[in-house]
Amino acid sequence: MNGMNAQDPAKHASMSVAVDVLLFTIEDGRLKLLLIRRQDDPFAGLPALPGVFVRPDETPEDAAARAIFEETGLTGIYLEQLYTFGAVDRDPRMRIISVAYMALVPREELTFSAGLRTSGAWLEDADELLQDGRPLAFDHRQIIRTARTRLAGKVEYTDIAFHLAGETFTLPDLQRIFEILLGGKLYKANFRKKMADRIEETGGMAAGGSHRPSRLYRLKKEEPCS
Amino acid sequence: MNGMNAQDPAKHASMSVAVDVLLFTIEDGRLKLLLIRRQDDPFAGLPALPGVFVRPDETPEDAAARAIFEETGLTGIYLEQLYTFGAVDRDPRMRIISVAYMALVPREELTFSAGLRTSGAWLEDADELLQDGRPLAFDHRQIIRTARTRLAGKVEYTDIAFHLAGETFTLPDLQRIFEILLGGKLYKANFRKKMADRIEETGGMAAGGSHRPSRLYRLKKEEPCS
DNA sequence: ACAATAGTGTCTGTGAGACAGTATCGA
DNA sequence: TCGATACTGTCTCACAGACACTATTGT
Repeated sequence: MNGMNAQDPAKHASMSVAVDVLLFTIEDGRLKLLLIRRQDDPFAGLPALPGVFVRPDETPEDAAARAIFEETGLTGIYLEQLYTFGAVDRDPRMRIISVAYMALVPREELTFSAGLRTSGAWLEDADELLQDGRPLAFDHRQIIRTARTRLAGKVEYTDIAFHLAGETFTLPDLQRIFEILLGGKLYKANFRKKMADRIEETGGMAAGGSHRPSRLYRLKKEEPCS
Repeated sequence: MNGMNAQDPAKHASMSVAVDVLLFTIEDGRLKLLLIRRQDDPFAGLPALPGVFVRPDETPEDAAARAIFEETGLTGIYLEQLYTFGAVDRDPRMRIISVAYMALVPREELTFSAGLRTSGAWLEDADELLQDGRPLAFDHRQIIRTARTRLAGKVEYTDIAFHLAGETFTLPDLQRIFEILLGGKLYKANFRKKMADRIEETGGMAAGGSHRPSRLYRLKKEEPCS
């Protein structure tokens, strides 16, 4: 790609390009991550992130979506490129560059009856995973740590948290999601004020417990209205 | 990298992995980007970002550093992974995945007498480059746009701007850098208050024009002191 | 009536934005 | 003394944090 030092790419040693997917969801008040068990030899038997090799006719993002579909049967969920990991020895077999993607999905869309049926994938608490000295395949522990940090950082100034909620949600639920991602408690009144201009009421109410029901909201699409 | 669908990577079509480097600096009150002229055929003659193919024994970050060294003779400058571009047709010859890196360097460290001597690289105004319909090789226009946006975004909550200043700097100079990256004027008094806890005086003064000289500062390393 | 959670009004401190002023250099 | 730029004090307003209060459901 260089002028002075340009060479025919065909003359270069090629390498395999893979994608690893970090599919996050929220369940039981915790941030969970989809893991699979490796069948084949490097790190066989260990938990790992789902991943596939990028095919010649697809983009890395396509490959990430395919990996998600193969494990869960889901399509069209939120995907965001995380980082590209390229340590020389990250795969003991050969040189592999991996582009990591984060996927965020509301728990209710993850139906274990469909795609998870055969894949054998499961959800695990992301933060516990990082605290334990739990063995993971490849450099996946580092990848997860990178993703967890990014997630916490981007909550403040982006809409990522909303991808973990459904199309409509209650403010108490949304607050719980923010608290989980940030790792601390928030004050109800202030949180609601901060959210006020980003959401709009649907008119519906959430059924549920033996207490006052909460209103349903949806994310407001910010039309720059000036 | 997948459990159920794991395959021997050797059986997969490999692809070339390249890095492209966006070396930014500030000159004459503008944000400038290092460009080269392509010699070889796809897009020969067009301006392009410096880049190299990733060798089997180096990381993408190593490759980016090498690309910078080959064009400028510089080592040890600030590097940050930007994004990985993998459109299927981004190189007409063959499939190439490119990991883009941003490099930030103070103008005074870029000596055109040394490395730039033979390389034929030059600096160009980054914002003008994006406004003009100027032809650029490959998808480099999109890469530059991505970098410009990221740069503006990260000024607010990181220390990147300081990498464009030297080891020591004056507050007026630092303010100019922030203004260039953000694309707007800032108020002197407020800017200084915001910077106050991130910088410390060196004791030195900047020589210069026929007016009051300004104090020199350096970036304070935040020791979490609680 | 009570438990439990949803939702609101308001005080306070911090910090950004805006402006007006003072300080220090060379000529 | 003057032009030019460095640097500072302070007012205002918006907003985050913190707390106390009211509202509405099921039992």
